[in-house]
Amino acid sequence: MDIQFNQFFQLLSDKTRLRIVSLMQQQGELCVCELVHALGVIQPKISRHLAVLRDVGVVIDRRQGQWIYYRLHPDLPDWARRVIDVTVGEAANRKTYINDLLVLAEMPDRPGESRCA
Amino acid sequence: MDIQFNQFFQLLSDKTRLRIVSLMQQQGELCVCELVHALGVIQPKISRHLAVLRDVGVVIDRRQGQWIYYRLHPDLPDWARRVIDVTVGEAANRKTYINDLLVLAEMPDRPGESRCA
DNA sequence: ACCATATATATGGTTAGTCGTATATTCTCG
DNA sequence: CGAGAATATACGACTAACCATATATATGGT
Repeated sequence: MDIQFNQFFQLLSDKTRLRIVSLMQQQGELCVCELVHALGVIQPKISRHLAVLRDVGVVIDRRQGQWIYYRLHPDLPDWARRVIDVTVGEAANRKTYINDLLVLAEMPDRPGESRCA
Repeated sequence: MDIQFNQFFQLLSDKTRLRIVSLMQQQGELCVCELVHALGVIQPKISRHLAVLRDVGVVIDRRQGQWIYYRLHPDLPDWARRVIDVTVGEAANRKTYINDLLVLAEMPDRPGESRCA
């Protein structure tokens, strides 16, 4: 997999996508409805941004029943992963991103909740 | 100085700006004509991109005689500096960026050449 | 087979980014 | 002060990005 610098940074230049990537880096796999809830953003908008991220290879999706789970691409180039790590590290201090995590944590009836098995 | 994530990444989403930032990270201060030469890009385009970088606070300029030197802002936030470092580290393997350095090194009559003092 | 839920895509409008060309500004030197 | 070099900005055109709304697709349950 090969990602161009400018293409990659263009992805991170959108607030919504940054919040998505940040959440995923911290939470691993998330389904669309979890992102919709956590960010408080309408579903088509989330889906569109996920599609963009997927097309470039930054995330991959996996269907499980009615839900589609997305996560950061496991084979992300090292430099890209590091850029994300640095960014999310800093984001941990910022209101918006802190809040997204909180709202997600408080989401009722999260699918896959029974993951606890 | 405070830079928003998305704003910062938007800057890095342009190839020309990436090449500028990369060169500066490796070479320190550069004047406009050096960038014009190294990248092989017309002057107004370089100037415009430099202005954008300056407005956001990623670079600062300094006039010295007829030349204006630009360099990465010394007070760049830590995360931003790290993102640049990671990126430039990877860029060191890529043709375009390697070539920019080469062409710059071979530039005749570089201003400030007499820096050797 | 039908309905509800989850997700994706299409459409049209609006804004933001980029570009090349042309022109203005600022300096140096004579 | 005038000419030339270095740099900046203005302008109009073009393209890409983003958005909300509406609609399509896929899945699970009854």
